[in-house]
Amino acid sequence: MTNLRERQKESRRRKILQAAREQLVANGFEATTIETIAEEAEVSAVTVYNYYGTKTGLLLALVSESDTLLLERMQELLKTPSETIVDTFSAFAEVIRQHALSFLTKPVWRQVIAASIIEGDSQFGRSYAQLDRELARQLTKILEKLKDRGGLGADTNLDVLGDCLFQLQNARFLQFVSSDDMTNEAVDRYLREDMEALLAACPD
Amino acid sequence: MTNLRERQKESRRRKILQAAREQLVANGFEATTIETIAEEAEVSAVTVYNYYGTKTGLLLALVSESDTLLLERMQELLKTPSETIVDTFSAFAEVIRQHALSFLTKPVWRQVIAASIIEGDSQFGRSYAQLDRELARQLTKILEKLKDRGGLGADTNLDVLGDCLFQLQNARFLQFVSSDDMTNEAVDRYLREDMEALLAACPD
DNA sequence: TAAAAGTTTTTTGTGCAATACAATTTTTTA
DNA sequence: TAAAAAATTGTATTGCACAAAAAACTTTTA
Repeated sequence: MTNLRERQKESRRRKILQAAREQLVANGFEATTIETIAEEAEVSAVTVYNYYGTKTGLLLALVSESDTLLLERMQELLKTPSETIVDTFSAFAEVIRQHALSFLTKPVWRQVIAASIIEGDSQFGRSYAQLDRELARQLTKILEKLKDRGGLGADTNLDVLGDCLFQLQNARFLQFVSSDDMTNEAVDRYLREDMEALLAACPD
Repeated sequence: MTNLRERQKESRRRKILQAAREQLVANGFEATTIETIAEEAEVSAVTVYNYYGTKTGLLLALVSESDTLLLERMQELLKTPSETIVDTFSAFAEVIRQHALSFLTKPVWRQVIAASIIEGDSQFGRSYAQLDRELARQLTKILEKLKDRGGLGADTNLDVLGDCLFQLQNARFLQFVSSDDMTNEAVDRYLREDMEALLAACPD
Protein backbone atom coordinates (compact mmCIF):
# COMPACT_ATOMS: atom_id res chain seq x y z
CA MET A 1 0.00 0.00 0.00
CA THR A 2 1.52 3.26 -1.11
CA ASN A 3 0.83 6.19 1.13
CA LEU A 4 -0.69 9.33 -0.20
CA ARG A 5 2.29 11.04 1.36
CA GLU A 6 4.72 8.89 -0.57
CA ARG A 7 2.87 9.44 -3.79
CA GLN A 8 3.01 13.18 -3.28
CA LYS A 9 6.72 12.97 -2.66
CA GLU A 10 7.22 11.00 -5.79
CA SER A 11 5.17 13.49 -7.76
CA ARG A 12 7.18 16.40 -6.41
CA ARG A 13 10.40 14.61 -7.20
CA ARG A 14 9.29 14.17 -10.77
CA LYS A 15 8.14 17.75 -11.16
CA ILE A 16 11.39 19.11 -9.76
CA LEU A 17 13.53 16.97 -12.05
CA GLN A 18 11.39 17.85 -15.04
CA ALA A 19 11.56 21.56 -14.33
CA ALA A 20 15.29 21.31 -13.76
CA ARG A 21 15.88 19.53 -17.01
CA GLU A 22 13.77 21.96 -19.02
CA GLN A 23 15.54 24.98 -17.65
CA LEU A 24 19.00 23.48 -17.86
CA VAL A 25 18.54 22.63 -21.52
CA ALA A 26 16.94 25.97 -22.34
CA ASN A 27 19.10 28.32 -20.30
CA GLY A 28 22.19 26.46 -19.14
CA PHE A 29 23.52 25.77 -15.67
CA GLU A 30 24.34 29.27 -14.44
CA ALA A 31 21.05 30.82 -15.48
CA THR A 32 19.09 28.02 -13.87
CA THR A 33 18.62 28.78 -10.19
CA ILE A 34 17.08 26.69 -7.46
CA GLU A 35 14.53 29.46 -7.11
CA THR A 36 13.27 29.27 -10.69
CA ILE A 37 13.21 25.48 -10.63
CA ALA A 38 11.18 25.52 -7.43
CA GLU A 39 8.81 28.03 -8.94
CA GLU A 40 8.13 25.96 -12.03
CA ALA A 41 7.81 22.79 -9.99
CA GLU A 42 5.39 24.58 -7.66
CA VAL A 43 7.31 23.89 -4.49
CA SER A 44 9.45 26.08 -2.30
CA ALA A 45 13.18 26.39 -2.75
CA VAL A 46 13.71 24.82 0.64
CA THR A 47 11.93 21.70 -0.54
CA VAL A 48 14.33 21.37 -3.45
CA TYR A 49 17.19 21.51 -0.98
CA ASN A 50 15.49 18.96 1.23
CA TYR A 51 15.18 16.58 -1.69
CA TYR A 52 18.52 16.99 -3.40
CA GLY A 53 20.84 18.73 -0.98
CA THR A 54 22.74 20.88 -3.43
CA LYS A 55 22.42 22.21 -6.93
CA THR A 56 24.95 19.75 -8.29
CA GLY A 57 23.27 17.00 -6.32
CA LEU A 58 20.14 17.79 -8.26
CA LEU A 59 22.11 17.68 -11.47
CA LEU A 60 23.53 14.24 -10.79
CA ALA A 61 20.17 12.92 -9.65
CA LEU A 62 18.74 14.09 -12.93
CA VAL A 63 21.33 12.14 -14.86
CA SER A 64 21.06 8.94 -12.88
CA GLU A 65 17.37 9.05 -13.68
CA SER A 66 18.18 8.44 -17.33
CA ASP A 67 20.49 5.56 -16.55
CA THR A 68 18.03 2.72 -16.93
CA LEU A 69 17.11 3.98 -20.36
CA LEU A 70 20.72 3.96 -21.50
CA LEU A 71 21.30 0.48 -20.15
CA GLU A 72 18.24 -0.73 -22.03
CA ARG A 73 19.51 0.69 -25.28
CA MET A 74 22.79 -1.03 -24.61
CA GLN A 75 20.98 -4.33 -24.20
CA GLU A 76 19.62 -3.85 -27.70
CA LEU A 77 23.13 -3.53 -28.99
CA LEU A 78 24.01 -6.90 -27.51
CA LYS A 79 21.47 -8.49 -29.83
CA THR A 80 22.89 -7.05 -33.03
CA PRO A 81 26.58 -7.89 -32.92
CA SER A 82 29.22 -6.49 -35.25
CA GLU A 83 31.88 -8.34 -37.20
CA THR A 84 35.03 -6.59 -36.03
CA ILE A 85 36.25 -5.11 -32.79
CA VAL A 86 36.47 -1.72 -34.47
CA ASP A 87 32.79 -1.78 -35.41
CA THR A 88 31.84 -3.11 -32.01
CA PHE A 89 33.66 -0.36 -30.19
CA SER A 90 32.32 2.29 -32.51
CA ALA A 91 28.72 1.15 -32.09
CA PHE A 92 29.04 1.01 -28.33
CA ALA A 93 30.31 4.56 -28.14
CA GLU A 94 27.68 5.82 -30.54
CA VAL A 95 24.83 4.55 -28.36
CA ILE A 96 26.23 6.50 -25.44
CA ARG A 97 26.58 9.73 -27.39
CA GLN A 98 23.14 9.48 -28.92
CA HIS A 99 21.59 8.88 -25.57
CA ALA A 100 23.52 11.70 -23.96
CA LEU A 101 22.47 14.31 -26.49
CA SER A 102 18.87 13.17 -26.51
CA PHE A 103 18.76 14.00 -22.84
CA LEU A 104 20.92 17.06 -22.21
CA THR A 105 23.04 19.57 -24.09
CA LYS A 106 26.82 19.58 -24.31
CA PRO A 107 27.26 22.54 -21.95
CA VAL A 108 25.15 20.82 -19.32
CA TRP A 109 27.09 17.59 -19.76
CA ARG A 110 30.25 19.48 -19.01
CA GLN A 111 28.71 20.53 -15.71
CA VAL A 112 27.59 16.98 -15.04
CA ILE A 113 31.04 15.57 -15.55
CA ALA A 114 32.66 18.33 -13.53
CA ALA A 115 30.19 17.72 -10.72
CA SER A 116 30.81 13.99 -10.77
CA ILE A 117 34.53 14.59 -10.40
CA ILE A 118 34.19 16.99 -7.50
CA GLU A 119 31.34 15.29 -5.67
CA GLY A 120 32.79 11.85 -6.30
CA ASP A 121 31.84 10.44 -2.94
CA SER A 122 28.49 12.02 -2.32
CA GLN A 123 25.38 9.91 -2.69
CA PHE A 124 24.64 10.96 -6.25
CA GLY A 125 28.27 10.98 -7.20
CA ARG A 126 28.52 7.33 -6.33
CA SER A 127 25.49 6.34 -8.38
CA TYR A 128 27.05 8.12 -11.32
CA ALA A 129 30.25 6.13 -10.88
CA GLN A 130 28.12 3.00 -10.62
CA LEU A 131 26.74 3.60 -14.10
CA ASP A 132 30.24 3.75 -15.48
CA ARG A 133 31.02 0.40 -13.97
CA GLU A 134 27.90 -1.15 -15.45
CA LEU A 135 28.65 0.23 -18.88
CA ALA A 136 32.16 -1.17 -18.79
CA ARG A 137 30.63 -4.49 -17.78
CA GLN A 138 28.30 -4.37 -20.77
CA LEU A 139 31.17 -3.67 -23.12
CA THR A 140 32.95 -6.70 -21.73
CA LYS A 141 29.90 -8.81 -22.48
CA ILE A 142 29.74 -7.56 -26.03
CA LEU A 143 33.41 -8.35 -26.45
CA GLU A 144 32.82 -11.87 -25.15
CA LYS A 145 30.35 -12.50 -27.93
CA LEU A 146 32.84 -11.17 -30.43
CA LYS A 147 35.52 -13.45 -29.10
CA ASP A 148 33.27 -16.46 -29.47
CA ARG A 149 32.92 -15.64 -33.12
CA GLY A 150 36.69 -15.44 -33.51
CA GLY A 151 36.97 -11.68 -33.91
CA LEU A 152 39.42 -11.40 -31.04
CA GLY A 153 42.67 -12.93 -29.92
CA ALA A 154 42.12 -16.11 -27.93
CA ASP A 155 44.20 -15.23 -24.88
CA THR A 156 42.65 -11.84 -24.22
CA ASN A 157 41.67 -10.75 -20.74
CA LEU A 158 38.20 -9.44 -21.48
CA ASP A 159 37.49 -7.88 -18.11
CA VAL A 160 40.53 -5.69 -18.41
CA LEU A 161 39.99 -5.00 -22.09
CA GLY A 162 36.38 -3.96 -21.56
CA ASP A 163 37.30 -1.63 -18.74
CA CYS A 164 40.21 -0.17 -20.63
CA LEU A 165 38.30 0.47 -23.83
CA PHE A 166 35.49 1.99 -21.84
CA GLN A 167 37.98 4.41 -20.33
CA LEU A 168 39.14 5.34 -23.78
CA GLN A 169 35.57 5.85 -24.90
CA ASN A 170 34.99 8.04 -21.87
CA ALA A 171 37.99 10.19 -22.67
CA ARG A 172 36.79 10.75 -26.22
CA PHE A 173 33.29 11.43 -24.99
CA LEU A 174 34.72 14.13 -22.79
CA GLN A 175 36.44 15.68 -25.79
CA PHE A 176 33.17 15.44 -27.66
CA VAL A 177 31.12 17.37 -25.11
CA SER A 178 33.95 19.77 -24.36
CA SER A 179 33.88 21.21 -27.83
CA ASP A 180 30.59 22.51 -29.20
CA ASP A 181 32.03 22.11 -32.69
CA MET A 182 32.99 18.46 -32.57
CA THR A 183 30.57 16.36 -34.56
CA ASN A 184 29.39 12.85 -33.96
CA GLU A 185 31.18 11.72 -37.10
CA ALA A 186 34.46 13.24 -35.97
CA VAL A 187 34.45 11.30 -32.69
CA ASP A 188 33.59 8.13 -34.51
CA ARG A 189 36.54 8.64 -36.81
CA TYR A 190 38.79 9.19 -33.79
CA LEU A 191 37.64 6.04 -32.06
CA ARG A 192 38.07 3.91 -35.15
CA GLU A 193 41.56 5.30 -35.70
CA ASP A 194 42.34 4.62 -32.06
CA MET A 195 41.34 0.99 -32.29
CA GLU A 196 43.20 0.46 -35.52
CA ALA A 197 46.37 2.03 -34.18
CA LEU A 198 46.17 -0.09 -31.04
CA LEU A 199 45.69 -3.28 -33.01
CA ALA A 200 48.66 -2.49 -35.20
CA ALA A 201 50.91 -1.85 -32.22
CA CYS A 202 51.70 -5.47 -31.46
CA PRO A 203 55.44 -5.96 -31.96
CA ASP A 204 56.17 -8.31 -34.85
CA MET B 1 64.78 47.72 -19.74
CA THR B 2 62.22 46.39 -17.33
CA ASN B 3 60.09 48.98 -15.70
CA LEU B 4 59.77 49.21 -11.99
CA ARG B 5 56.05 49.01 -12.66
CA GLU B 6 56.42 45.76 -14.55
CA ARG B 7 58.62 44.28 -11.91
CA GLN B 8 56.05 45.15 -9.26
CA LYS B 9 53.36 43.46 -11.30
CA GLU B 10 55.47 40.37 -11.70
CA SER B 11 56.16 40.30 -8.00
CA ARG B 12 52.47 40.61 -7.19
CA ARG B 13 51.64 37.84 -9.63
CA ARG B 14 54.13 35.58 -7.93
CA LYS B 15 52.92 36.41 -4.46
CA ILE B 16 49.29 35.80 -5.41
CA LEU B 17 50.04 32.44 -6.99
CA GLN B 18 52.20 31.42 -4.08
CA ALA B 19 49.58 32.38 -1.52
CA ALA B 20 46.91 30.61 -3.56
CA ARG B 21 48.91 27.43 -3.77
CA GLU B 22 49.74 27.40 -0.08
CA GLN B 23 46.16 27.85 0.98
CA LEU B 24 44.75 25.43 -1.57
CA VAL B 25 47.09 22.69 -0.44
CA ALA B 26 46.54 23.43 3.24
CA ASN B 27 42.81 24.11 3.31
CA GLY B 28 41.29 22.96 0.02
CA PHE B 29 39.37 24.85 -2.60
CA GLU B 30 36.22 25.82 -0.72
CA ALA B 31 38.00 27.14 2.34
CA THR B 32 40.36 29.17 0.22
CA THR B 33 38.71 32.48 -0.62
CA ILE B 34 39.89 35.30 -2.84
CA GLU B 35 39.85 37.43 0.25
CA THR B 36 42.30 35.29 2.23
CA ILE B 37 44.58 34.89 -0.76
CA ALA B 38 44.63 38.63 -1.29
CA GLU B 39 45.39 39.17 2.36
CA GLU B 40 48.36 36.80 2.39
CA ALA B 41 49.65 38.23 -0.88
CA GLU B 42 49.29 41.73 0.53
CA VAL B 43 47.08 43.05 -2.22
CA SER B 44 43.38 43.82 -2.37
CA ALA B 45 40.83 41.26 -3.52
CA VAL B 46 40.03 43.43 -6.52
CA THR B 47 43.61 43.15 -7.65
CA VAL B 48 43.35 39.37 -7.66
CA TYR B 49 40.31 39.70 -9.88
CA ASN B 50 42.12 42.15 -12.12
CA TYR B 51 44.95 39.69 -12.57
CA TYR B 52 43.10 36.41 -12.92
CA GLY B 53 39.48 37.18 -13.60
CA THR B 54 37.85 34.44 -11.60
CA LYS B 55 38.69 32.00 -8.87
CA THR B 56 38.93 29.10 -11.29
CA GLY B 57 40.94 31.31 -13.62
CA LEU B 58 43.42 31.69 -10.81
CA LEU B 59 43.43 27.93 -10.31
CA LEU B 60 44.21 27.19 -13.93
CA ALA B 61 46.86 29.90 -14.07
CA LEU B 62 48.50 28.27 -11.09
CA VAL B 63 48.65 24.94 -12.89
CA SER B 64 49.90 26.24 -16.18
CA GLU B 65 52.73 27.78 -14.20
CA SER B 66 54.02 24.31 -13.44
CA ASP B 67 53.77 23.17 -17.04
CA THR B 68 57.31 23.93 -18.12
CA LEU B 69 58.62 21.92 -15.21
CA LEU B 70 56.60 18.88 -16.22
CA LEU B 71 57.69 19.15 -19.83
CA GLU B 72 61.30 19.29 -18.70
CA ARG B 73 60.94 16.15 -16.65
CA MET B 74 59.39 14.53 -19.68
CA GLN B 75 62.43 15.46 -21.73
CA GLU B 76 64.52 13.55 -19.24
CA LEU B 77 62.42 10.49 -19.86
CA LEU B 78 63.19 10.69 -23.56
CA LYS B 79 66.84 10.12 -22.76
CA THR B 80 66.31 6.93 -20.77
CA PRO B 81 64.21 4.72 -23.02
CA SER B 82 62.53 1.49 -21.96
CA GLU B 83 62.58 -1.88 -23.66
CA THR B 84 58.89 -2.57 -24.10
CA ILE B 85 55.83 -0.50 -24.86
CA VAL B 86 54.36 -1.49 -21.51
CA ASP B 87 57.35 -0.09 -19.63
CA THR B 88 57.39 2.99 -21.80
CA PHE B 89 53.76 3.75 -21.17
CA SER B 90 54.06 3.05 -17.48
CA ALA B 91 57.07 5.34 -17.09
CA PHE B 92 55.38 8.14 -19.00
CA ALA B 93 52.32 8.03 -16.78
CA GLU B 94 54.39 7.84 -13.64
CA VAL B 95 56.22 11.07 -14.42
CA ILE B 96 52.89 12.84 -14.75
CA ARG B 97 51.54 11.52 -11.46
CA GLN B 98 54.72 12.30 -9.56
CA HIS B 99 54.77 15.80 -10.86
CA ALA B 100 51.10 16.33 -10.13
CA LEU B 101 51.32 15.29 -6.51
CA SER B 102 54.52 17.22 -5.92
CA PHE B 103 52.61 20.34 -6.82
CA LEU B 104 49.02 19.99 -5.55
CA THR B 105 46.85 17.58 -3.62
CA LYS B 106 44.30 15.20 -5.09
CA PRO B 107 41.28 17.22 -3.96
CA VAL B 108 42.68 20.32 -5.61
CA TRP B 109 43.42 18.39 -8.79
CA ARG B 110 39.81 17.38 -8.92
CA GLN B 111 38.90 21.06 -8.90
CA VAL B 112 41.49 21.79 -11.55
CA ILE B 113 40.15 19.15 -13.89
CA ALA B 114 36.57 20.17 -13.27
CA ALA B 115 37.46 23.78 -13.97
CA SER B 116 39.25 22.88 -17.18
CA ILE B 117 36.17 21.04 -18.39
CA ILE B 118 33.78 23.86 -17.63
CA GLU B 119 36.00 26.76 -18.65
CA GLY B 120 37.26 24.92 -21.70
CA ASP B 121 37.35 27.96 -23.92
CA SER B 122 38.53 30.65 -21.57
CA GLN B 123 42.09 31.87 -21.78
CA PHE B 124 43.44 29.62 -19.06
CA GLY B 125 41.29 26.74 -20.12
CA ARG B 126 42.92 26.78 -23.51
CA SER B 127 46.44 26.83 -22.13
CA TYR B 128 45.52 23.80 -20.07
CA ALA B 129 44.31 21.98 -23.17
CA GLN B 130 47.52 23.04 -24.88
CA LEU B 131 49.57 21.19 -22.29
CA ASP B 132 47.63 18.03 -23.01
CA ARG B 133 48.44 18.31 -26.68
CA GLU B 134 52.14 18.77 -25.96
CA LEU B 135 52.22 15.78 -23.65
CA ALA B 136 50.55 13.58 -26.25
CA ARG B 137 53.15 14.85 -28.69
CA GLN B 138 55.94 13.86 -26.33
CA LEU B 139 54.52 10.40 -25.90
CA THR B 140 54.49 10.05 -29.67
CA LYS B 141 58.16 10.95 -29.76
CA ILE B 142 59.00 8.40 -27.12
CA LEU B 143 57.09 5.78 -29.08
CA GLU B 144 59.04 6.68 -32.21
CA LYS B 145 62.26 5.83 -30.44
CA LEU B 146 60.78 2.57 -29.32
CA LYS B 147 59.72 1.72 -32.83
CA ASP B 148 63.22 2.36 -34.13
CA ARG B 149 64.47 -0.25 -31.73
CA GLY B 150 61.89 -2.75 -32.95
CA GLY B 151 59.65 -2.70 -29.90
CA LEU B 152 56.60 -1.83 -31.95
CA GLY B 153 54.79 -3.09 -35.04
CA ALA B 154 56.22 -1.60 -38.21
CA ASP B 155 53.00 -0.28 -39.70
CA THR B 156 51.82 1.63 -36.66
CA ASN B 157 50.42 5.13 -36.93
CA LEU B 158 52.37 6.75 -34.14
CA ASP B 159 50.53 10.07 -34.10
CA VAL B 160 47.26 8.33 -33.47
CA LEU B 161 48.75 5.83 -31.06
CA GLY B 162 50.42 8.53 -29.00
CA ASP B 163 47.23 10.55 -28.77
CA CYS B 164 45.15 7.53 -27.95
CA LEU B 165 47.42 6.19 -25.24
CA PHE B 166 47.65 9.64 -23.77
CA GLN B 167 43.87 9.71 -23.52
CA LEU B 168 43.94 6.41 -21.73
CA GLN B 169 46.58 7.69 -19.37
CA ASN B 170 44.44 10.74 -18.72
CA ALA B 171 41.41 8.63 -17.90
CA ARG B 172 43.39 6.57 -15.40
CA PHE B 173 44.91 9.72 -13.94
CA LEU B 174 41.42 11.01 -13.36
CA GLN B 175 40.54 7.82 -11.51
CA PHE B 176 43.72 8.21 -9.52
CA VAL B 177 42.96 11.71 -8.26
CA SER B 178 39.26 10.97 -7.88
CA SER B 179 39.89 8.46 -5.14
CA ASP B 180 41.96 9.46 -2.15
CA ASP B 181 42.65 5.80 -1.52
CA MET B 182 44.08 4.81 -4.87
CA THR B 183 47.82 4.37 -4.67
CA ASN B 184 50.46 5.08 -7.22
CA GLU B 185 51.18 1.36 -7.48
CA ALA B 186 47.55 0.54 -8.15
CA VAL B 187 47.35 2.89 -11.12
CA ASP B 188 50.57 1.51 -12.47
CA ARG B 189 49.16 -1.99 -12.29
CA TYR B 190 46.03 -0.82 -14.11
CA LEU B 191 47.98 0.79 -16.89
CA ARG B 192 50.21 -2.23 -17.41
CA GLU B 193 47.21 -4.52 -17.51
CA ASP B 194 45.55 -2.18 -19.97
CA MET B 195 48.49 -2.26 -22.35
CA GLU B 196 48.84 -6.00 -22.10
CA ALA B 197 45.15 -6.58 -22.76
CA LEU B 198 45.27 -4.28 -25.74
CA LEU B 199 48.29 -6.00 -27.21
CA ALA B 200 46.66 -9.38 -26.84
CA ALA B 201 43.50 -8.24 -28.57
CA CYS B 202 44.76 -8.64 -32.13
CA PRO B 203 42.65 -11.29 -33.83
CA ASP B 204 44.69 -14.36 -34.74
C1' DT C 1 59.31 69.13 -9.44
C1' DA C 2 54.80 69.13 -11.29
C1' DA C 3 51.62 67.19 -14.46
C1' DA C 4 50.27 62.90 -16.72
C1' DA C 5 49.61 58.10 -16.91
C1' DG C 6 48.87 53.84 -14.86
C1' DT C 7 47.44 50.85 -10.84
C1' DT C 8 45.59 49.71 -6.72
C1' DT C 9 42.34 50.31 -3.23
C1' DT C 10 38.04 51.57 -1.09
C1' DT C 11 33.43 51.47 -1.35
C1' DT C 12 29.14 49.93 -2.61
C1' DG C 13 26.17 46.72 -4.49
C1' DT C 14 24.06 42.47 -6.75
C1' DG C 15 23.00 37.67 -7.07
C1' DC C 16 22.83 33.17 -5.65
C1' DA C 17 23.80 28.99 -2.88
C1' DA C 18 23.06 27.18 1.33
C1' DT C 19 21.33 26.97 6.19
C1' DA C 20 18.36 27.64 10.36
C1' DC C 21 14.07 27.89 12.45
C1' DA C 22 9.58 28.91 13.63
C1' DA C 23 5.00 28.85 11.65
C1' DT C 24 1.79 26.52 8.98
C1' DT C 25 -0.36 23.10 6.37
C1' DT C 26 -1.43 18.39 5.38
C1' DT C 27 -1.76 13.63 6.30
C1' DT C 28 -2.08 9.90 9.44
C1' DT C 29 -3.76 7.56 13.30
C1' DA C 30 -6.48 6.44 17.11
C1' DT D 1 -13.18 14.21 14.51
C1' DA D 2 -9.32 15.57 17.29
C1' DA D 3 -4.63 14.84 18.52
C1' DA D 4 -0.17 13.44 16.76
C1' DA D 5 3.17 13.06 13.25
C1' DA D 6 5.33 14.57 9.12
C1' DA D 7 6.40 17.62 5.74
C1' DT D 8 6.37 22.16 3.46
C1' DT D 9 6.81 27.03 3.59
C1' DG D 10 8.20 31.82 4.64
C1' DT D 11 11.61 34.45 6.32
C1' DA D 12 15.90 35.81 7.79
C1' DT D 13 20.73 35.30 7.53
C1' DT D 14 25.37 34.15 6.16
C1' DG D 15 29.09 33.77 3.02
C1' DC D 16 31.24 34.29 -1.09
C1' DA D 17 31.95 35.40 -6.05
C1' DC D 18 31.95 38.96 -8.98
C1' DA D 19 31.15 43.87 -10.89
C1' DA D 20 31.54 48.93 -11.32
C1' DA D 21 33.02 53.50 -10.12
C1' DA D 22 35.43 56.88 -7.84
C1' DA D 23 39.22 57.98 -4.70
C1' DA D 24 44.02 57.43 -3.45
C1' DC D 25 48.44 56.32 -4.50
C1' DT D 26 52.79 55.52 -7.21
C1' DT D 27 55.60 55.65 -11.12
C1' DT D 28 56.80 57.91 -15.33
C1' DT D 29 57.79 61.72 -18.15
C1' DA D 30 58.69 66.28 -19.53
